[in-house]
Amino acid sequence: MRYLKADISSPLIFSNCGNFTSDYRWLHMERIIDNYELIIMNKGTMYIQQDDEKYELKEGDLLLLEPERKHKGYDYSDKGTSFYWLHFFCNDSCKIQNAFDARSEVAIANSNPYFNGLNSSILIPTICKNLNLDRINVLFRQLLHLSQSAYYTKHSVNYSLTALLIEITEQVILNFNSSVEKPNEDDILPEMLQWIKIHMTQNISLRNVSHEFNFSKEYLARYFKKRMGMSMQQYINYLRISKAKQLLCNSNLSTKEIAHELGFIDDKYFLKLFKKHENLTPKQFKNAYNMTFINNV
DNA sequence: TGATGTTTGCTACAGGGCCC
DNA sequence: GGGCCCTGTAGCAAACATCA
Repeated sequence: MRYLKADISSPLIFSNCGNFTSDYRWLHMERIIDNYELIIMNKGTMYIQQDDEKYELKEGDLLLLEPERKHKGYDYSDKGTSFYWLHFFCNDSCKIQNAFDARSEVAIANSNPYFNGLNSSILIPTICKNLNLDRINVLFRQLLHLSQSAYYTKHSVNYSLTALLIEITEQVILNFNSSVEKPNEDDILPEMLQWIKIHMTQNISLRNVSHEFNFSKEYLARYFKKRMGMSMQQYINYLRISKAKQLLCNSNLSTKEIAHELGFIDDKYFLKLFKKHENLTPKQFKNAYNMTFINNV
């Protein structure tokens, strides 16, 4: 894997972006462009190659295509395949860096007590698997909205683009750090978090989880809070609200339908919870960034 | 006027403190 | 590691507001 290192003392330059959803079996066109293209998969599988390198992209995957290199689809994607695409220009300071150099620079910066986040560079991987799409979805939605708005200053899209790339950089650096930690084989927490994620739409509670993992509910509540810094209920709600934001951004489902999709028996309670977390009602959240550029590459 | 969204108040249960 | 008990809040119901 390689990384695009870019200086963001001033924002990068936005070209255009969109949210593509194929209405039929689809093949990416063959072309060479003069700017970077970032692809973030939402649904389905895309088969694309850059020069001779072939990539099979699935939900949560990111691919950065470089300028002046030939890219084309090498197989058809199914109907309904969906992804965000974004074209941008870099300033002269941008360069492609290998993984060792990128990791070394991050490690040196993190070990410096005087560093304190004062870095003007971002690192975008050329290929990245399993991104956390929660925040990326929201930031991309804002960028889509700004790109279709007649704002007084067009710099708004450049800053919004740069904010999105900073979020991707943060997730990449977090993966650097977590991959260094050696997992404890007796640690039940990862399995528990996975179980909660799978069953979060089934109205689960502390009682269900304690029964599933053979703990008393009192012990499990303390264990979970100690390890995660939040109660299990707070964690479940965080997952549900994150999923709700995705559905509000990427579907035409009503508040009621989204509530039921997430396992809320009462859609009124979902609304109350959403407002508590976001300081906005679901409708206000959806309407805040509703102007998007759909199905166009 | 019906569908959808929002607010408010009540009840059951989760979680923390304390103890064994 | 687990039980008991109290407090805060998640979950639910009803009423009200808004919109097409």
